[in-house]
Amino acid sequence: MPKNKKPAGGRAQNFEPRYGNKTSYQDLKRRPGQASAGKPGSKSPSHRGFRPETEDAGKKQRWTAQERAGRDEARGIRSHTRTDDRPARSYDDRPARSYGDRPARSYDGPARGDRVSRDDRRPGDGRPSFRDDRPRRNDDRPARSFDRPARSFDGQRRTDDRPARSFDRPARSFDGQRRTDDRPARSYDDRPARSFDRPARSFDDRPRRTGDRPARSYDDRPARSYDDRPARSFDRPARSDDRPARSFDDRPRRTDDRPARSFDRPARSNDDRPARSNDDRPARSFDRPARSFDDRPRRSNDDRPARSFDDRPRRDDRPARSFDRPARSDWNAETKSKAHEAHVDVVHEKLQAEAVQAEAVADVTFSSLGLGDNIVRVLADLGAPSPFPIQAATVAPILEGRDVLARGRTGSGKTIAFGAPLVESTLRDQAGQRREFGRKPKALILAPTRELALQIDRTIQPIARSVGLFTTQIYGGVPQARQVGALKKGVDIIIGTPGRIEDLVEQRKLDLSEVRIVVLDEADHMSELGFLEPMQRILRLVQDGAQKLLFSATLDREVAALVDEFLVDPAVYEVAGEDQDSGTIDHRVLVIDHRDKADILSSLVDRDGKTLVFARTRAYAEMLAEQFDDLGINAVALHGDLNQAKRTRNLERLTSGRVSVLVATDVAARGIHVDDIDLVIQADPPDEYKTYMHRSGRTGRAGRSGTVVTLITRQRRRKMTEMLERAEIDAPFQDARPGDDVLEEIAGRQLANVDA
DNA sequence: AAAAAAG
Repeated sequence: MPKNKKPAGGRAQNFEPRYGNKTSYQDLKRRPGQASAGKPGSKSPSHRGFRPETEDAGKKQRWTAQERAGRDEARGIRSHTRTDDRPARSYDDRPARSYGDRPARSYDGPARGDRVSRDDRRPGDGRPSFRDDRPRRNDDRPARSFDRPARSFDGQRRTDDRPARSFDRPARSFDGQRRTDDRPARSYDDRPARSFDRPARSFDDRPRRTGDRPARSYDDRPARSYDDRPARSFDRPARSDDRPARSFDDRPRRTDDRPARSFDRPARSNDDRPARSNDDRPARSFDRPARSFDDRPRRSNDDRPARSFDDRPRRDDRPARSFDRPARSDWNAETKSKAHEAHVDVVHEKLQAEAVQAEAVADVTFSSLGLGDNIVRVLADLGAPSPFPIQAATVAPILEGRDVLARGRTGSGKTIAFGAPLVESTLRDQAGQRREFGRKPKALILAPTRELALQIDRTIQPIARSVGLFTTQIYGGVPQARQVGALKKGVDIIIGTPGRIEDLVEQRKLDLSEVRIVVLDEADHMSELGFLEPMQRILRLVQDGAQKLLFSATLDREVAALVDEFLVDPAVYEVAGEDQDSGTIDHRVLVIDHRDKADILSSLVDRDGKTLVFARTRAYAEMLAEQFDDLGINAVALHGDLNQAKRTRNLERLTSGRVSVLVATDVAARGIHVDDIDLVIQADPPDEYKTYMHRSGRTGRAGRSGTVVTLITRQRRRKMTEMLERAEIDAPFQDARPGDDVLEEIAGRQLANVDA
């Protein structure tokens, strides 16, 4: 983790004293190590020299060994917070719980200790993070408020439960009896258990349902998990072998079919399918209606073990695939390295889609699309009184139960486009049923980054809650306990990232077998090398015949691997005339000398509006953030070397306006919505045109204007030109050197300049 | 190179 150490030390520079804004970067760079005792910076967050150092230092001192006892509790609270529920509660509970439990729980010590250390380590800072945590916690609070909207829903329940809870706890700690009753069994589950307790507790229902839980969870889980698992795990290996191979083979071949298919789509009505199905999917098209039960089961049973043989007759592709299988791993490795070394910008054929005319849906309402009143009301509250074109296009087919592929340019409202109908149809499926404790999730939304998962939940949760459905986020980088607690309680909709979801499935804490709708946001990205196989594994776990929805601004045939295996006769939509260049974004390319890069970047970033800077590597993102910060420009970084708390916090800092510059890797390229970013700077040009489109899509959202400037060196011009062509974007190239007017202009400082 | 589980 050498990388982590660097930021730890380096980041501290942000808290180092500043000796005036004019100090050169180099000067400041040397100082940090020694100057940690320097004089504090401005206390005003809005001030350039703002330095929350006092807070930092103070915290450290405050945490005596003795007080370490409260640490875990506090940390637990932090995680609650993050997930958004608990701020209020956390304050109430903590004292009681932590002091009450401690003694009794002494045996917990080790486990807790583990958690702590894990927690600390994860931050990526290693040891220092331990201390960093505290400040972080403080910093998180604001973040809480950030999430709070969703929380408001909990509020009620919470109010109810809290008292109850607090009663529980004391009791528990003293008795050990109750605990003995409940726990023994439970504790085994949870070893995780204890940690489970805490989180669970945080869930208000606990007390109430304490009775139910043990029984239920025992009944269901063991049985279920044993049944499924063996089978599943058994299948999986086989499947995983098939799949990759298959997908590989298929793509080329199906590439031929597809276009045809997609053409049919519009006319899809009835004529086409038969025809198509003869070519491609004889079996499938028939099953389709019944697919929910007929098709899939067959697939799942036949395929996995025997698939390679069985399918062949049925599907032309399969046989070939299975033959190739051995080679598949080679292919993977080979492709991977190739893509790596050469940074191949693979251009996948654009999927043919049924183009929705924006005008045609101008007077459509959410109600008329089939959404219920509660949902429509919440949508209005969310700022969507009437549907955007992509929403008007996809809501109805999703409610019909069709598999849907949708392409809508960045910022066009895709989250609601799948989220609202997903909630509606989940609701319909459950109509009349009681929401049982420990019920299994019915819908799953997958995103490539944690931040995106969080953001999606912020949109979906209010919609879901308005009809009495519950969501939870399942993503890595945070303690599992709270997530597991939510699952035990029962959740209807899961929003998360693949890693933690698979992790919990393997731990049998998450059962996807009743999931009837799956959404892949940024689906093309989720079909890329590192994501494809996890996605395939996850998709195999959901209910047979589950509806699949694939969304992305750059939806292309890269998703074929998933579509071919998991989707049945999907409808494909896009909005006519909505390519990326039709928006409100001004694209610029600056051709610079490499040695001027730092200066030029500093100059561009020194401005009033919110600026998002993209760097290719984590280290460079970190370095740039330091560089800007050292110059007195408040900047923070966002990349995978930061622990999740910092990631969340730093993004929130930009959102809230506490900083105006965020330097990020491509973790922030897709989906992240910050309202008023008006300048995106690509410190390193992207390698892929799709990346260009997504990065630039962080500005100019929902009709706003924005500027995207890409810095390249002379040698890069040609490649850049090609990329822009692929992205179908027009951008003037311009030579630039430090001090040039163009920098002022792009930064939006021309007026100031004129005045001067 | 980045992201996604931990460790």
